Amino acid sequence: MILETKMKNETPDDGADSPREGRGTTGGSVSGGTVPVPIAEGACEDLEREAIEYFVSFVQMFGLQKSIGQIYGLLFVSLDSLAMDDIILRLGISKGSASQGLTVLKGLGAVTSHPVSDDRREHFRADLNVSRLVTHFFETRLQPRLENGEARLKSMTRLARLVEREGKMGEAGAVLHRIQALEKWQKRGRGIIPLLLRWLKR
Amino acid sequence: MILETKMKNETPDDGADSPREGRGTTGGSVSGGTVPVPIAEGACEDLEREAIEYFVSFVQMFGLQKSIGQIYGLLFVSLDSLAMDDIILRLGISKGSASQGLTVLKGLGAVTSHPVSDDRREHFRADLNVSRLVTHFFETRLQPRLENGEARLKSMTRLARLVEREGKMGEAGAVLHRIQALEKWQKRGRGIIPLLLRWLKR
DNA sequence: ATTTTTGTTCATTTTTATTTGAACAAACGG
DNA sequence: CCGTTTGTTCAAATAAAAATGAACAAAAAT
Repeated sequence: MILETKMKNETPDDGADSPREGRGTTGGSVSGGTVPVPIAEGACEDLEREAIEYFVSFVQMFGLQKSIGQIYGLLFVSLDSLAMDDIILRLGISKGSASQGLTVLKGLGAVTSHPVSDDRREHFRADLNVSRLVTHFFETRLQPRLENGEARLKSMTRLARLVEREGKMGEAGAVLHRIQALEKWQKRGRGIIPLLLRWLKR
Repeated sequence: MILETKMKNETPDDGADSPREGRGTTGGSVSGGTVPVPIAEGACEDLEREAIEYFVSFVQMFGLQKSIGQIYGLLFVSLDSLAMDDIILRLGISKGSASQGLTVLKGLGAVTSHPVSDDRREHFRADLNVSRLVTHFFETRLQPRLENGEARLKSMTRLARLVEREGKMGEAGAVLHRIQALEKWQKRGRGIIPLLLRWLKR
């Protein structure tokens, strides 16, 4: 039985946490040897770590969870495709997170799956076009809210007219006016989204 | 002493929660009378509720908390300025949330403070220019992350070159290439922010 | 047909973010 | 000066979001 020092989610206190690796093994896919790589080994790991942190920060900007950024970051700097096991091992995340994260990323088209000969497992590779992550943000976070807002504004206008007609409130017209100003902003907001999306696509 | 039914944060299960008001009193500022308003009283309350929900959804889109949306929404439909007490009462939020929320909103310039004769308390009014909330999002959420990302990309480039030189990894040049692609995106991202900000300001 | 490998699901746990309210400070009024 | 009103702060409570891992299903391999 192994003296396992289970590590949970780490990041006990430092800002951004480091990807994990059992310790000795350099990762399942590239070189499986036991050779203790002499120098610049650190640079390679550092690069991986930085890329992961970069994407964690990036995806969080758009409301995706950390684990998704980690996975995408790892795949982004991995020249060869990785299996879920590799990802779990290298990042030290759970099977659940890996599975769910990959599902999302596949759904976004940010990650693609490839067959690898002599290996039954699904292998993943990052689609280098980062814009998919951003597009997803626009489509799932902004658009729906803006649409919902539009509906609500209609309702508010109706109510304001009602209140105005009733003569309640000193100057109900003023409220109506405010709501109309809001509509202007709403329209502006909706107008800019397709613009941004187009801009993202080249 | 009042039979107070303290209500915590409500929203026990329904989607968006309703603003609060003791029950009988129609709110301190408009008409303080005890007249049981006959009709369309509901419309007025509905309008307030909808406006609050609208802004809660709106600010959450930009990573601000619900209470801030509630406060701004309430002020947005209130023709007369409100004191913190009024806000606490109408929304059913705590003193702490109200104070902190107002501080943030004042900081954004989304809410302004006015003296009211015969009342020592600070009175607030919404600045109707909604763009402040959005601008804040860009400046506090996007900009810093993009800047941080830029720094990190520099570091990654350096590391990639190091790895490349060491000859570790089959084609380290490929990684370098990826990072450069990333830099292109990063530049694009940074380029669009000032554009958006300008667009917001008319 | 049975075991093993691979991957998904989801109830529970952990972590993070937000809210609360009591303690405190500052300004006011007498 | 003192009691009161008004507003802020921050440790603790609560709520919300994300990660975990064991149970499960599906597809090979034996």
